[in-house]
Amino acid sequence: MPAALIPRDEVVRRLFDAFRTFGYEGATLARLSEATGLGRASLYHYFPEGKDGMAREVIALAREWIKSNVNAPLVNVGEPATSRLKTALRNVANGYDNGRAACLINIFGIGDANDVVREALRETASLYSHGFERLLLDAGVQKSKAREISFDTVIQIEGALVLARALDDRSVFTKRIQKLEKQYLELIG
Amino acid sequence: MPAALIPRDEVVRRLFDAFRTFGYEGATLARLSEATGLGRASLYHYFPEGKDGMAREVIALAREWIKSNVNAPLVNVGEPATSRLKTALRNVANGYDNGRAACLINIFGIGDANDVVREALRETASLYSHGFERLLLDAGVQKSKAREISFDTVIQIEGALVLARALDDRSVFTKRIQKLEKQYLELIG
DNA sequence: TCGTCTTGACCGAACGTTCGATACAATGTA
DNA sequence: TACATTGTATCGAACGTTCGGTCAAGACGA
Repeated sequence: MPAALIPRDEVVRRLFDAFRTFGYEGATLARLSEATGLGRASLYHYFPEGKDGMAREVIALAREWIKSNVNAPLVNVGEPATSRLKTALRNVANGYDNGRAACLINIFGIGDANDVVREALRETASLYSHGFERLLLDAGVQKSKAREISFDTVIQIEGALVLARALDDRSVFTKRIQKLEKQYLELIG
Repeated sequence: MPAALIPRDEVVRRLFDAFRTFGYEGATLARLSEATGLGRASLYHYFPEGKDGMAREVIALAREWIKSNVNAPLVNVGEPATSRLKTALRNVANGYDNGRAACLINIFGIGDANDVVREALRETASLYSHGFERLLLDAGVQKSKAREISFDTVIQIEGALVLARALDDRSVFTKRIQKLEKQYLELIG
């Protein structure tokens, strides 16, 4: 299994998938090894700080994903607000595999994570809502209202993911995304 | 440590707290033992089916909690709809310790639970929204709308819990409960 | 040959689970 | 009343397995 064939970014992406599927405690080294195709020891070559280091890099990947797939489209001033919103929500739906995949912001919030992870989690969650807030501000929505709605957006995304998983019904998630789009279009359309 | 002093119900309640705090994988026998004051072996006297059996009883407790603390108040036809709603939402806030405690519907939805747990989870989540749906139907809201709003309610509760934990800010949850109350009062007030 | 990468054996600790023994109150028997 | 029996609750110790993590040695491309 020549690991040089899979670039480091791809390794982190596979770790990301494993963590969001099994949770932090459930993502054992055996599973992380299987998910990446790398031996346990090889993983420690790439991530000398072990499982914790992998988790940190995975969170960093999540943050970058939000930046480029959610926030960047939302603040892309070259486009009209409505299409910016649609692009972002489409990316959100795809990013969670239409409700099949969990969100790291939820996953890593369970149990007792260390301080570094907790802080990264807080930043990432905050970042998430800021993108939507910016869009609303651009569209002329007043500050406090924009803040409230953007928080509400992330709450609905996270909540829909939880309920879709519990009910084993992905449409709970996809329908909620559609409803979010409608709500936004009423505001900024 | 004479365990006869703590009734079985109390043991299950403490297990409930441990599971929702640490997650299924994170709730090790050592932690469950510490949470209950019972030795590991003693836990197997009460729960011959082990950790899995404990999880099932804990989910059953959650279901009973929803029935008596959320659904029962919501369908209490002796009271006006508005006070029914207020009672239920107050109980919800208390039940999650104002956003400090996680929801089992989320916790047990992570990782690969067995079929029995998955089914219990689905029933419990479904039960949760049904209470709110009933209230709305009683207040004259039409069927499809009631269904949509009741789903939305559970989504908001779950999402707010996730975000409050990630941001380490309980007010995210309590404010959302207040907002839910306001939304309902506009509908049924 | 040098440095990067992989491998498989290995570590101590913790995992979920089981076991045998014990303490004790309730019940049966004389 | 006296003693044996039974059933419940608890414990410490240990089971085999897996955990996260380490190590020395070798494979392989530059």
